[in-house]
Amino acid sequence: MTRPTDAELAILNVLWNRGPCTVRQVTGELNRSRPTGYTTVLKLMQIMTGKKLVKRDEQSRAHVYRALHPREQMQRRLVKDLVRRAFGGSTMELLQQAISGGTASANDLMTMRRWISEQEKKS
Amino acid sequence: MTRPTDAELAILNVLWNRGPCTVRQVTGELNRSRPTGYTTVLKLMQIMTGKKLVKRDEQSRAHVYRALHPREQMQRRLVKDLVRRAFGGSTMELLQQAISGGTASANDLMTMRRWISEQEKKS
DNA sequence: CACAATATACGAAAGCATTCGTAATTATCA
DNA sequence: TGATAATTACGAATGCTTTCGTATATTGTG
Repeated sequence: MTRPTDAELAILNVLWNRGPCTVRQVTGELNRSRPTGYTTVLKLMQIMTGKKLVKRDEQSRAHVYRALHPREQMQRRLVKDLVRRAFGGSTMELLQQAISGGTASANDLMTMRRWISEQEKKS
Repeated sequence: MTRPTDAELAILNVLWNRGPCTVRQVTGELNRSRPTGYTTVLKLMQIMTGKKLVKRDEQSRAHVYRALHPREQMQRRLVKDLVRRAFGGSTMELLQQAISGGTASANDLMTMRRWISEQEKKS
């Protein structure tokens, strides 16, 4: 399966944040940051239905769309894809950059320690 | 500045790995994984020159191209971009997924601990 | 009922990414 | 020197993304 495009991902974010939405609701939300015409959003969501990125409920007159995959799953897919394309497939290289890159605060580093501990417990 | 496309990133990877290359060298390397015709690669690299992704040295008959930005800088840019588009701008959310996702081995987790310690020493 | 508002469907245009063919140029060497 | 090989330049086709206009259908309201 292929990555969602930028516009598609923006729409998925709305659906993940707000739950199932009509085209009008998504348009309203998108327009807070990215001005987009109503029929543009409609068309995109129709395409996304075809791609099985969203599912639509046609019960009410204004169809209600929901994201077909959970946000975390898509995030994992996108990270994996980026790791493959830009980090030679090594997730550890990405992590090293994030940790050693200097952008993490002392607090962030502590939080990461905790995550690591929790992860170690799991095995 | 805009993200490099998939094909462009594949070419950049070759240049980062092998250092400055001619079109023929890049084509040869690309063809280990992604069959691409010679003139296709040439055209892409010409476009990348226009986009200032690579710089070309026209001294020799076969022009020599090099990546204009270091790999780490581009990686940081791509991660930042993904974080913005798919993680609501929170790098920590991406990290949590990468750490808690369950793909890291016990060894990996130890290595991360070491990176964190080293990073903490720096402050 | 008739009209305005709102919805979906769909075609099409514009722009970009990717691909390749062909022409023109330059070097090699028999 | 003259044929061959290798290189660059460039146009163009194809397909995808994003955008919007318009036609058509449906709902609600005076």
